[in-house]
Amino acid sequence: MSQTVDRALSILPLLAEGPADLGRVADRLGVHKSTALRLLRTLHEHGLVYRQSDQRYRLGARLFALAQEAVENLDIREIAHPHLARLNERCGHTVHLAVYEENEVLYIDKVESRYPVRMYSRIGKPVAITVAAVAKLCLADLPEPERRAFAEKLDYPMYTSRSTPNAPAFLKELARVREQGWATDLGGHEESINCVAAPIRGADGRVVAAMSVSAPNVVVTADELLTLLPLVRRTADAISGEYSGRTSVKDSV
Amino acid sequence: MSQTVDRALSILPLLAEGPADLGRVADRLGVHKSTALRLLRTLHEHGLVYRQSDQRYRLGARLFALAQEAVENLDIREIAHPHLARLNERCGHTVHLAVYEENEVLYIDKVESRYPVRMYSRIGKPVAITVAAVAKLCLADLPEPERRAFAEKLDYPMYTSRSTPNAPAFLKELARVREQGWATDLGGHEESINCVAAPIRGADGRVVAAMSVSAPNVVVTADELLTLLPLVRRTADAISGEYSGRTSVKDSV
DNA sequence: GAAGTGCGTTGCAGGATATGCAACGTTCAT
DNA sequence: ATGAACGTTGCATATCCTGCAACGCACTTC
Repeated sequence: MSQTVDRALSILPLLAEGPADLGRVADRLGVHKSTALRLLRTLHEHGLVYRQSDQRYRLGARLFALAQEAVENLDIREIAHPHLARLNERCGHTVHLAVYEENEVLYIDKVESRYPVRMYSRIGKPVAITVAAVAKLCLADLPEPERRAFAEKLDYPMYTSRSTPNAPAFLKELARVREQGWATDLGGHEESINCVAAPIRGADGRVVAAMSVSAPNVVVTADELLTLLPLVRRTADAISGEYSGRTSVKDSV
Repeated sequence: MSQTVDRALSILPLLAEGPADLGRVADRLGVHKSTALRLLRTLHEHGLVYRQSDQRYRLGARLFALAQEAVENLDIREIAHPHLARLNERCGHTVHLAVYEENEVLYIDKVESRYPVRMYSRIGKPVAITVAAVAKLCLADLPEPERRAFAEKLDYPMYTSRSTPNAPAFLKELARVREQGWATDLGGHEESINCVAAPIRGADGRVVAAMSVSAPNVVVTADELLTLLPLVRRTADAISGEYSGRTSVKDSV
């Protein structure tokens, strides 16, 4: 591993907390100011860091562009999107697409029905991994030892009284999800929000992504939402088929 | 400037084009495979690149999270958002917020009325700089020599017959925009889309951002859209006032 | 089935390259 | 006017990165 690059990259999460001046960056990195300066300059030339008018540094524009291109190049997302949109048209609720990557599950697409407000704020954001239905599906597919090790390392914040409380409960839930091939989150993240989710599988049968339908229970009860399960599963299967190359676009009902 | 970091960062835009294997990365960088490997490993440890199942590398998840945090920490965006939402409620059209940074103008917020589809796809994306109304406002505020130099360097793609054709025309338009304090894009980017935009200024009077209202002319004609100009300008001024009032967090505590 | 090809990976020696130091230029507050 | 805080520069040292060559592995070819 390269020390110089390592230090330079450590600056990014540091700046993500908010703008910082040279001294602060140098301190946090544990290097001399002149060293930090050269690293920041290099980051700056690549547009990853921006120098605002008060001379402090913050994350730069290129970062957005990169993240943008990255998300647009995900083929699962591209394949899934029309299916998600169609599902949204039929049921009217919010539809999510998420993938597992490097100890995180994150939303990579979303189609929402009513509220345009802050829609972007979730795309690319890690999900609440211990409670989200899509997270359960992705993690349930990990090999057993890895799954266990991972569950042990997690925090289990009690978002609501129905949040997953600890590792054993989580592992038990994952086992059930793995068994039944779908998952729910009934008020585990926000009291009034329920989700049903289904897995999307690659050609080898491994879960490559998961999709969900979410709705507040002022609109539909959890039971009513569950009646959508067959539709959600069919959609997920259609995406799986198309992604793994077996099926073409037509055979979704 | 640090060579090692420079090389490492050059990998990112390369991967943004699509997944690549080690050999390809090494070739494009002009370094030995073993060197590329070590750089990629370091990027990997920081989550900026991901190694997919076929062993090829692509951009990683942390990139999204970083971009996410970065955009959420922009104080202009935070201040402006409620104003944009309110404007959207009143007129029903798409509302954009954009900033100039390092030779690019990019959208940092958007409130859309009807079509939830692919909403995120524009946030963080560079705008069509030669035609977009918000771009004109940002660039018109640059000091004259810089503005001229910049205009000379640009490409002038003819998106439509009404796109800005070349540097002289662009500079002339910028001068007019600067004069009148607002800008339009009447079918310069997409034939049927019109925009009106107004600048947001900091305490020193410099343009720090620009906002616009866009609508397809099947919904409202360009003339009708122009009747919104006073409302747009009032909104922009309100944001300017609030922004320059408590510019940084420290002096408002 | 054996030999060949392409790919990622490892350890190492040499030297390019990053590092910390000390000194200077500014800006701002006292 | 004086001092402090901060960013910036040039430079000598040695650290850390580089390219090489060899290896393991998977997959293709004859």
